[in-house]
Amino acid sequence: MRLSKSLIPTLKETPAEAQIASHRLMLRAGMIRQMASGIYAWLPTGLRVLSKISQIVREEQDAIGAQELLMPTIQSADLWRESGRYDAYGKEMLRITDRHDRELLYGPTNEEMITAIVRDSTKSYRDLPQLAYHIQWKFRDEVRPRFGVLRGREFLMKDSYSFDLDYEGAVAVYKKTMLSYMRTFQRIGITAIPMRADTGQIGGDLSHEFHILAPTGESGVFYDAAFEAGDAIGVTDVDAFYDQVTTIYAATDEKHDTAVWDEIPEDRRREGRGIEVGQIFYFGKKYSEAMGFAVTGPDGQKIYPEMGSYGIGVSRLVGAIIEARHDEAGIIWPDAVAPFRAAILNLRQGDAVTDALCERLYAALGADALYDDREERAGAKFAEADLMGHPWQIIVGPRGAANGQVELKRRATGERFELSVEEALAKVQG
RNA sequence: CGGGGCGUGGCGCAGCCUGGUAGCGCGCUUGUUUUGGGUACAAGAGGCCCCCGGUUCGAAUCCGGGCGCCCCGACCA
Repeated sequence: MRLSKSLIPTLKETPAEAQIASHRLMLRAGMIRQMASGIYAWLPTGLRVLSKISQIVREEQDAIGAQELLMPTIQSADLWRESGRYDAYGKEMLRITDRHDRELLYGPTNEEMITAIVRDSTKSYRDLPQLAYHIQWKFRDEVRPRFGVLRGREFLMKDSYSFDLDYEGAVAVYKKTMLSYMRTFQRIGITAIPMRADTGQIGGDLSHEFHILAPTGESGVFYDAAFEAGDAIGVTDVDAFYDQVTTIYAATDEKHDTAVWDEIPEDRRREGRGIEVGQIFYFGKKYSEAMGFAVTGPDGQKIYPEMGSYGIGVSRLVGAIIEARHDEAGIIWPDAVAPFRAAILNLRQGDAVTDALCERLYAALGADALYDDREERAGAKFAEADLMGHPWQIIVGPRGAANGQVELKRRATGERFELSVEEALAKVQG
């Protein structure tokens, strides 16, 4: 993308409403604009990040056999009356009526809907288990939206739902999902820690929250340093991984147990702050029974499926990643989710040599590069590249360009390399 | 939902107390300048002062009502 022609409205000064780092930086980097309290438009760079995160989430869901589908955002009130949650959910649910005065709602979650869909299309125990997910916009009418995208009212979430014949099956999916989540966060490039959690609105008796470590996190977290060295990607034994991950100590301040804490060797104790970016639940037959969903078993008896639901806050992750990775100058994107892998900074726009060199780099890098081809001072280009946080900056100035050299800067470390075009490309693409 | 604050060009703000019809910085446009860390000078463009009503000869300013947004707390993917 050529910056001179892009809709990337960066801001030199911070809008008054933004208090927290990720909110400030997302506005200043031109990723989002607020359209109403807790409701944001995602501009091109913001959307690119959202899409990259979604894609990683999608790949990891597919890898555990979850099937992607897409349910509507608007749901019928009647559906929620079946589970009894229409009255239970309270003011967080946005309720609307259509022209015929039919009661509808903008979905805050989809347990009822997926249960109805699976109920109406599976009749035999042979049709189970089922595991399905979608990545879809949700709406929860928060009393007090804040922190930008971290607590918006409209947010993008990956939610998946499982239906199993028995408890063992349900717990197996739960464990598999736990592993897939740890892989997902690791691939994104952040440390996430699973912690035992309450089940809240969803109900049930087994649940974990996933927290990203960030100094500005909303909850205090206590954990064993073993999490920092954890590797989920190479894991093949799901059960062993689950046992290991759930026995290492980790708790939010609400559930912190000082007795257990004191038994952990002192050099492994870590205290920090966390942002919740996901939660998984096993809740048994809560919805299948309430909504009359049973399949016929091998012996002709009804079996009410054991269910679970699993969420990752995709839009919240964008803010959470920034909270975890930024400095004075701006965002520091992990390679995997950066809107652009590299920025090409033309320090002398209009100079035949630097222009030609930049065009060559841009042609080689394609869509994953942002070419700063504006008529701007070098300083402005540096400042904006740091703000937007591209993992690599390829700096093309008249000094080096004359002998085919460019400067490559790594945003995360500040390292700089004087390289030939080929070497720079190899490094960026490698 | 309790408490506090704010609403004035795209962004950040001043002006309001002590009514006289709007100003500063940044950004934007044009020219010159500068050319490796948000350059300097000059000339421009751009405002229903959140909305409605009231007081007044006259309202951004005072009064009433409404709407929007932010912060703290309780609540939450």
